[in-house]
Order: sequence, then C-alpha cells, then structure tokens
Amino acid sequence: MTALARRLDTPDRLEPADDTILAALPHIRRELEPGQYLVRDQGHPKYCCFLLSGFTIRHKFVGDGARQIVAINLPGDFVDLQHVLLETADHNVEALTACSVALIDAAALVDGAFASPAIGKALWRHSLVEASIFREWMANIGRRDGRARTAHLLCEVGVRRETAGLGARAQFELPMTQEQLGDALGLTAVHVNRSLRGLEAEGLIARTRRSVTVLDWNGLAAAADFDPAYLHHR
Amino acid sequence: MTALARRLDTPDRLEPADDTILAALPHIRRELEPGQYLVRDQGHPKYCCFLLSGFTIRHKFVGDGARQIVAINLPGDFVDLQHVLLETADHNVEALTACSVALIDAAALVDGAFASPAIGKALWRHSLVEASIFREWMANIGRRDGRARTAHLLCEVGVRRETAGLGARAQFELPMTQEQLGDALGLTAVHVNRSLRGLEAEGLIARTRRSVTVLDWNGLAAAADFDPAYLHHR
DNA sequence: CGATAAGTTGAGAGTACTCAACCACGGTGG
DNA sequence: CCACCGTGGTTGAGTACTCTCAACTTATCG
Repeated sequence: MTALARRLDTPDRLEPADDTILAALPHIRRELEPGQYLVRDQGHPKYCCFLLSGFTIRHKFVGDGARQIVAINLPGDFVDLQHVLLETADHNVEALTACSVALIDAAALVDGAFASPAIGKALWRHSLVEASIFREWMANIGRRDGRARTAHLLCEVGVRRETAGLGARAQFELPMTQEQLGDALGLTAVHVNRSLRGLEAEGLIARTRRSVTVLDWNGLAAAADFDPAYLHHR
Repeated sequence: MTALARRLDTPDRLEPADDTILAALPHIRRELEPGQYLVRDQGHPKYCCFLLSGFTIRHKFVGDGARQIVAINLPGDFVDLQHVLLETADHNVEALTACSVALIDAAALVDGAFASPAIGKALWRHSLVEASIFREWMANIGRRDGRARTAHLLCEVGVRRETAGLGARAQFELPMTQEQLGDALGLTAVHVNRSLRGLEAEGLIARTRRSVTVLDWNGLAAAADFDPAYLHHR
C-alpha cells in the first residue's frame, strides 16, 4: 500500500508509525474489466476502494432511465470513501477502463483514521475535496452552456491527471465515449459532439478518437470559465 | 452547545465525556440578518459555523455573473464544515433569513474530532451526507426537467425540515424567492414560476407567498422522482 | 398610500434535444 | 488478407424546453 501512503502524505506529512498502520490495513487487490461494477446503488459495501490504476466513473439513474455521472475517478483516488461511514450506497461505481484497485476493509480504515490524526485528516480532507468538486460540477451543469461545460470537464481532467502524475495537462487520453461525456455534463451525446467540434473549430483543442490535445490552454480555460481553486491542490 | 450534542448523537451515541468535549469547544454566538455573508469565496475562515436557527444558502458565481446555489442549510446543519480542513473557501455562505449561529474554532473542532471517535465519526459522516445531497442535486439539475426539479426541491426541503424537527413535511415555510429557487435549480425565475404554477394546477401543492402545502405527497414525490434514500437518515 | 421587491403572464428567440441517416474505426472471422 | 460487423462518431432537420425581455400585477413596508 505504498501508493496509499503516497496519496495521504499531503497536506500533513505522515510519520513512520502512520505508514505502519497503512501497511497493516486488511485489503485485497482486484483487477477489473471495463464496464464492471464495483458498487451498486442500494448495496452495502463493507470495503472501501482505492484506485491504483485505471479510471472509474460513479453514476446514478433517474426515474426515466437517464443517467448522471457524478464523478470521474483517477488513480490515487478513493472511489467510495463514503462507504466507510454510510451503510447504503446511493450511486453506482463502474470501471471505465481496466482497473487495479485495493479493496480496504472499511471498519479497519475508520480505525486507522482515529488511530492516527494524520491519516484521519487526510481521509476526511479527501472527502471534502471531492465535495468541492461536486459543487463545481453543480455550477457547471446548472449555469454554463454546452460549450463551456464541455471545456470545463477537459480542463479538470487535464489538471487532475497532471496532479496525479499521469502526464501533461495539455495532452491526455480521455477514455470516455461522447455518450458518457454527455451523462457527466447533463447533455446528450449529440450535443457533446457539436460542442467538441466547436472547440476544435475554434482552435482550442485537437482530438483523435480518444485522446485530447489542448492547443490553447488559456483559451480553453477562458471558454470553460475554469479556475482550479476548487480542486484544493497544494 | 446542547444543540450540537443533540445533532451529533446519531448514528453513534455520544458518551458523557463527548458532551464535555463539545461543551468546552471555543465558540461565539452570532445573530445574522437576511443577506449577510458568513463566508466569502476565496476567504480563509478560521471557524466553522453551526446553524442554530434560520436558513442559510451556499452559492458560487460563474464567469458571466450567473449564480448557482449549491446547498440550502437548515437548523442543526454545519454550514461550512469543509473549512475545518480546507484553507480557502470555494463558495459563499449567506444568511437566507435571520439566523443564530455558533462559530466554532476550526482547529479546536478538529482536535475534538480526534479526541473522540464518536464525535469524529459524526462530523465526518455529516460531510459525507452532504456530499450525497450534492450528488442528488447534480442528477436533479442535469437530468430532470423543470417541473421535476422544482418538485424534487420541495420534497427534499419538506423531508429535511421534518427530520430536523421543524414541522410536518407537507406544510412549511420556504423563505426563498423564485429567483433563488431558480439559482438552486439551474433555472430562471420565470421558469420556476411556471413550474410551481404547473404543480399547483395539477393539484399537487398549494402556495401562499412563501409557504408551501403539499396536497398530494405521493403525487409530488412521483413528479419529482424523489427517493429520500440519498439523505441517509435513520 | 406611494415605493419597492417579488410574482405573473405573454411573445419571441435560442439552446439543446430527438430522430434518423450516414460514416469511420477496430475487431473478428472466413 | 480482407470483408464484415458493431460500436461510436458525425451531420442534418425538425421539435421542444427553457430563456429573454418586457409589461403588468400583487404584496409588503415605511
């Protein structure tokens, strides 16, 4: 679980004793295929999933069958930290790509959090940063038009990938279909397509099937009304 | 701070020692007038606000000046629990009505959380439930039409008020203008007006200027696609 | 009782959706 | 090796939901 220790080492430095606690957490490794569900809405997971590699999405369905993707998770993210203290899942977690995950015993993780304030603060803080991203997504979906929404998601993924050490923010793989992008943005796949092509026509981005190159980061950020403060990075 | 102890007494029971810790938290009481700001975006609050009476809203502005209300807080809610561990505010907090609040020293609250796991779990859980509400709002804004969105907000406020002991879910004051409702729902005030009048015409609700009576709870919940599971009540 | 904020209504515009057809890429099997 | 097939991407046309703007009404407050 060195990946876990590395992820929790900010903002407060972990002590060697903390590393010991983390290393001793009961967990199992699992490999997931694209499309595989990790958590089902209304389920009662007893573990907490830490994403080692790959992308996951979290989504919920509304009455008419439409879907809202509420989060995209990158390596180094806890995918369902809420299940350490909430008994019943309120949404689904699904592997977007092939993934490696560590399933950590939820009760043990809570014990670890209260055995070491540094661990506890890092985990709690993780929950809080995630909530901040949710708030920005609400503003994005509720108050920006299709073009800005789409651009905002590209900016966020670029920055978060960069922060996670997965490469430059201006060039990355985005392993989502336009249908999935639409579900994340509150748009239809058709409208996502037109938004992406619009950004491309403006010279802000270039695309191949699943990779995005930002040609003009400042221009894209302006189109997106993107300010990374909500990510609460250091 | 008996209100605080009462709020944190679930899901785990607090011990007398916990009550002692809570009672000793350094805090100041403050009375707020409608419209007064408690926290400003990009500010660095050193306290954490517990709402004793009144309503607050939390909102953020996007580039073109539009506003998204990301949360409505009721008495017994922590209004800005994220500031115990995040240094910089990512949104504004504003009093919707006259409010009484307790401003608790953030560092002391964190210390209390790690001095007593029961307190720490209750606070962390509070953050997680809030995040669940954010997710539902994302789905609401992104994937439901104006009528359903509006109905959903009414259902949520009704249930949360009831749970907070403020009265029956079917009859309550909603001290928000249609402009504010629109900012919470990602709609314009005009469209909120039409949605509310539509729900009224269907016989689901009755309204006076600021109070709502639900005439047909099941009908309204069906129109809203409302399932209270995301509130994670006991 | 006037002033102001909020609510209501109508008409026209625009963004985003729906439906449907067509295209492009990747994978598979003959 | 290449044709076929399926998923996903692209495009156009028509529709519909929501917005904008503006006027008018109603409530509240000094």
